[in-house]
Amino acid sequence: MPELPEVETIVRQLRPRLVGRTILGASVLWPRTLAGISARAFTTGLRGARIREVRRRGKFFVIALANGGRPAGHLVGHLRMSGRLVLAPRASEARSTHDRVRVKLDGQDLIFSDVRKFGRLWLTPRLERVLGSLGPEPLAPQFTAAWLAAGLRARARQLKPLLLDQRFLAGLGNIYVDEALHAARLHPLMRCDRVDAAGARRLHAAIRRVLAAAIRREGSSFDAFYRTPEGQPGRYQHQFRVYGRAGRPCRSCGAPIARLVVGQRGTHICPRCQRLSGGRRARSASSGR
DNA sequence: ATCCTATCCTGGCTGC
DNA sequence: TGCAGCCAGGATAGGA
Repeated sequence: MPELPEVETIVRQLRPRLVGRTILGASVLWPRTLAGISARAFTTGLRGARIREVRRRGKFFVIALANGGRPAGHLVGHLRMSGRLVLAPRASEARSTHDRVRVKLDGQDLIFSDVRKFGRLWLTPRLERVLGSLGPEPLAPQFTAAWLAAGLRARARQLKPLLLDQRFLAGLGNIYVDEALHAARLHPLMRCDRVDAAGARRLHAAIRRVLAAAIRREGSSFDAFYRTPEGQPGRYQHQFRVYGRAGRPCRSCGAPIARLVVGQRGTHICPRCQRLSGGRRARSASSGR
C-alpha cells in the first residue's frame, strides 16, 4: 500500500512534469473521492490555477496552487490502499474503469485512479485542516532518537499501533512498521513505555534506514496496486525481511517468520529476533501499575 | 488514555 | 465450473 516511500517516489517523478503548468479543468467520475467539496466547486476551484509546488507530507501528496501569482489553495490527496496517480495523454474516451478524478492539463490528464475507492482528494485553502494532526516526518531533522524515546515513554500503547498512528509519526504503514520493528529487534506487542533507551535508538535508526532504502528502490510492489507514475513497480519488496514472509526463514537467524494479528493488522515477526522483552522476571519487577 | 468494532470498497481467494 | 462468502487494508468515528 502506498506509504511514505511510495508517495515520495510518486512526488519526485511528478514534480518536474507538473510544476509551472496550468490546470484547465477537471472531471469527477466518482464524487465520493472528493472530501468535503462538491464536484462543481472542485472543478471551478481548479480551473485556471497554476501548479507552483508538488511535495509530500506523511502519506499525503500536496500540490500547491497559485492564481495570478497569488496562492490559490492546495490540492491534497491520500492514496489509501489502491490509489494511483498517473500522468497520461489526453484521451477522454480511453478512461479506465478505475479512474475517479481526472485533472486536465495542457495535452495531458493527471489521473487519480483507485480500485477500492478509499483514496481521497481535498481542495482547500487551509492546508492545516487536512494535515494539521500529523506527527513529525521520520526523515526530518526534528525526528531524533531523543524525541522518539520521550514519545515512547509518554504513553502506554502497544508499539505497533503507536507507530501506525499518523498523529504520532507521519508516513509509516503496515509494511514499513513490520520491517523497522524487525530491524530494531522489537516485538510489535511490546508496550511502548517499556522500550529502553537502546531500543529507542535502534528503532529510530531502523525507521530511517528502512524508509531511505525503500525510497532508493522506488517503494514496494507485491500486488497489482502500487506503481510509479511511470508505470513501473517498486523494487523494495525484494528486500523485505519479514513482511509477507510467514513460514519462511528469517534472514537474520533462520527461524521461521510468524504471522500474528496486532490491532486488526496482519503482522510479521521473527519470534527469535523479536522477543517480548524482559520475560517473566523483568516484567513482574517493573510492573508499577 | 487506550482499546475495540464498524465502516468504507473491490478483487482475489477458499470452499463447496 | 460457478457461486457465495470471507478477507485485506488506512483512517476515522463512536462506544466501552
